[in-house]
Amino acid sequence: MFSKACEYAIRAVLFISQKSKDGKKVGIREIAKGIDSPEHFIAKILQDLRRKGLVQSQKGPAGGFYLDKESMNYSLADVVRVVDGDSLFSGCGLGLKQCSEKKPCPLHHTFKQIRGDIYHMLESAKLGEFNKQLEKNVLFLKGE
Amino acid sequence: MFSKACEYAIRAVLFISQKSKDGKKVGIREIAKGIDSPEHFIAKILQDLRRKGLVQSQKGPAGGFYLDKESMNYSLADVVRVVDGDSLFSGCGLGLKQCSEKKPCPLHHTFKQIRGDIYHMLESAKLGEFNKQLEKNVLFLKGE
DNA sequence: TGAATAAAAGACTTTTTTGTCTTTTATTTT
DNA sequence: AAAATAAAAGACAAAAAAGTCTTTTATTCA
Repeated sequence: MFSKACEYAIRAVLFISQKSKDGKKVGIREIAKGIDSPEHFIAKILQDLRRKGLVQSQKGPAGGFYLDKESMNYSLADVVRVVDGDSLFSGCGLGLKQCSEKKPCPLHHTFKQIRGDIYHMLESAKLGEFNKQLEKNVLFLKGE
Repeated sequence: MFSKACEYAIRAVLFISQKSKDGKKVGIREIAKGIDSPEHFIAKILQDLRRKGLVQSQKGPAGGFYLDKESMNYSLADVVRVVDGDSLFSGCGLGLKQCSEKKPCPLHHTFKQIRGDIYHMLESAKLGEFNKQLEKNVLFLKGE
C-alpha cells in the first residue's frame, strides 16, 4: 500500500508530533529508536519533508525536529503525497497508462470508491490528533 | 497497491478468461500483446499461476493458456494471494511487525475496514465475470 | 520419425528501493 | 574563538523487483 519510506515517514511524523506538542525538539537518533527504523534512512526522508515544509528542524546543540502550529494541521495525506506521490489516490489499480471513465479497467469503478475512502481517511487524519492516544499507550509506533 | 507482477497477472488472467470462454487456447505472445506487458515476464508469472492450478496450459502446436470450468470460478483475490501473498489483506498499514487489536498502530482500525472492503471486492470478483464487458469493449485490459 | 510449435526453466541484466557510511554545514555553549 | 552537537548532503552498498535472453522439454502434425 505504502512504500517502506512512507511507512517510516508517517510513523516518524507522528512521533515528532507527540514529542513536540509541548515545545520539545527531538533528535534523529531518538526518532529512529522510537519508531524502530534505520537512522540514516529516516533522516533522508525527514529532510524531504522539511524542504516541503511539513516538518521543521534546527541544527546544533538542543536542535532536532519539531512541528510548529501550522504543521500540526497537516494531514497524513500530505505526508503520503510528498513521499509516494499521489499514484495511490489517482493511479489505475491495474497499472494501465490510460484508465478513465470512458476507457475503464475492470476494477476502475470499484477502485474509485475504495481510493476515495483511503483518501478521505488520510486527509482527515491530522498529524496532531494521535498525540494523546500515543502518550497513553493506546496506540503504538513500533512493534514489540 | 499491487506489484507490477500482480497487475499483469490480473490483466492476463482476465484476458485468458475472455479468450477461453469458447474453448480457445491463447499463446503467450498474444497475451503479452493483448495486455501490453513484457512477454517473458508475464510468462513466468503465468507459470506460477499454473503450478498453483489457477490457470491451465498446454505445450506444442495449438497449445497455449486457458481456464477450465473450475478456474473460471476463482476470484481475483486468489490471483493476488498467489502473486503478492496476503500482506495486502492482513499486514499492518504502517509496517509494524506486531500490530493487533491489543497493540494497534494509529491507522489500525480505519485500515481494518478498508482492507476488508478491498478483500471482499476481490473475493467476489470471479475471473469469468468480466468476459462480456471485455468483449463489448466496455472494459479494457490495456491503455491507449 | 522429423520438423515445427509453444510452454517451461534457468541464467542473467537493469532498475528501483532500501539501507549504510562519511563528510560538511550550521548552531549553540563555554 | 574553540569545542561540541545535530542536521544536511552525498557517495556507496545491498536487496528486491522488473525485465530480457537462451536453452530445454513436451506436443502436434505432416
